[in-house]
Amino acid sequence: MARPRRGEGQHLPGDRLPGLPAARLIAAPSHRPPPPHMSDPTPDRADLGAAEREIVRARLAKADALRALGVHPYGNGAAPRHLAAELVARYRDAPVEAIAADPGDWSIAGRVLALRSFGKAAFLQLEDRSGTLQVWIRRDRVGEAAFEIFRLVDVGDIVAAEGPATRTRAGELTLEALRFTVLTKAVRPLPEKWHGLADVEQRYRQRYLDLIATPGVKEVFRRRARLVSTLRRFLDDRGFLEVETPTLHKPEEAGGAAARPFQTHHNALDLDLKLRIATELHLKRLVVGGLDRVYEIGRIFRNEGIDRRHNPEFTSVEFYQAYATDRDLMALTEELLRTLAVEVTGGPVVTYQGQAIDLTPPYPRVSMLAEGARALGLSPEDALAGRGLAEAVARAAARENDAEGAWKLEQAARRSPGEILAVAFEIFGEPALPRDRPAFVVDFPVETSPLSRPRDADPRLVDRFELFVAGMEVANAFSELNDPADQRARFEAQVRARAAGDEEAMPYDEDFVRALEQGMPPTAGEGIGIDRLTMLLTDSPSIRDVILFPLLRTRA
RNA sequence: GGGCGCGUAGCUCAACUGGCAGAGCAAUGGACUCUUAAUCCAUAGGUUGAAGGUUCGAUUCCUUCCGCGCUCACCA
Repeated sequence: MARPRRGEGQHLPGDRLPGLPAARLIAAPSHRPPPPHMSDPTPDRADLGAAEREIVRARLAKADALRALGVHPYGNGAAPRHLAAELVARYRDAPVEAIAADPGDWSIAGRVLALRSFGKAAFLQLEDRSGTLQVWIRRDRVGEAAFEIFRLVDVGDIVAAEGPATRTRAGELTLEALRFTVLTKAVRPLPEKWHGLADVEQRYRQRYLDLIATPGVKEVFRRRARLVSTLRRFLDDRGFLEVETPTLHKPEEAGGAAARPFQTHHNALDLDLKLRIATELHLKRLVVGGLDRVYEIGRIFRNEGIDRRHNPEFTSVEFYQAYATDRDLMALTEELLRTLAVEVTGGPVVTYQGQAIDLTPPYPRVSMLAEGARALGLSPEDALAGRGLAEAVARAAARENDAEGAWKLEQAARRSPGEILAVAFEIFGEPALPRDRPAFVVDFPVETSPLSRPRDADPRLVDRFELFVAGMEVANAFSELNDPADQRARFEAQVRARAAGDEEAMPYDEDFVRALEQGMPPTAGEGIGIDRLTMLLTDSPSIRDVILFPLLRTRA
């Protein structure tokens, strides 16, 4: 059994490791000679301005003063017995007299977020992983020695306090310290307490400061964790097996999506490798192998631009279900989104950037074929057959006000009917999707989907859907192509496209075709962007707000 | 990569048309045993992102560079 680490898991009052005495949170001041003063590890401090250098110097001096008092400014081995939230849960709205009848002996530790001092008494706002609690320290209650230690405390330090609960005159639940010590001395100051960190760049580069100083940031990442664990439970409950496949792909394996990969290299094998752009081809190999329901939650890398909706590395879940079709996955997706919204936000209606979005099923279906053709003034049949398509695109481009849209249409005019329809839908159809609920886009042309099974009723289309929420593509799913001959032909078309300059065309993965030749059961698969789903469920405007350490340019 | 915007004390922001770089918080010293952005007195803190140019004089105007944000393209 793994040894629990302090500060992790459910630390209950009285929890101990077997056979070990409980570490005392607050040791009596030591009478041993103070440990030697540590020199400043970065004496030049070139990254600091003069004012901050002065602050650091003063705090280092306080660390030394703590040593002189027998307190190790970076001590360890002490664990608090309680959490701030446990006091709150115990007393709730109890009046002073009720608390006084059973004040308890509480033991908490955490970071000092605010300090209001009165000379011989003070209030500290302490934050631990459960929340915040006020600690009241009074010289005549805590004692002279502990009060001397307190005098060396700065905002930002990690401290420990023990004592009874009470309620102040202002009505705030408070721990009145009978014992007090410093556990960790912070030598750098925190951001300004009222405005916090407004510099977005610094928030991303120094996420630890952001987590301390910006309200709501911790909650975003708690919600993200809850989303992932709920997703995992949802799939586990339906018989899916969680697997892990390689992130390092040989050049011929790096397919499964239209994207450019990152290049890397293995030295010992002298082998050029690429970071995966999708998990699709390996997961389908596993379906061939008899793992009929598999999923992988993992990092995907795409060598593309960065904006509000894109980070070069992001987290996807892909899952594959044998003996299912895209219709089955639509139903599953609707149920999944409703479940995630309820578990993460408390209800099926979420608000994203001021827009209420109801995730209650069912979601409307919007036909890429019908809407794309309609935008071009053609019947779906004429559009698919390419009849009058070139003229229609030229007309649409001419009346398109947006120069970029017109340019895209003109570029698309040289491509296949299916690709033209997809572009027409992107320009004219996507902006018209409903805003107050998700929508499935269906009826994709086969040319846009090199891994999808052709529709039996019309092989120019595939049984595929994309789920759009709040203008973002959140999911992409289809009935999988399991005809090896067809897959071989699709790969060959991709190779031709690449030769013609399409850098995002997939390589020919011969082993994947070989796997299909062993027979893959009829299967449907889906990929969902975890980051975008998290944006939606945390009302975050940028993908960088839901990735702890988003990629930024190196500081000059 | 293109367009727009931003960069001033540790943090949040001022500084009119080019004319002595300021405030609050944080910090340091002092007063204060019920505070909630505590309060009061005092002190200290600056290569105005970098380099160059125009000017008697540049935080301010110009050029280039660096970084970030928004946006467009690429993309999920």
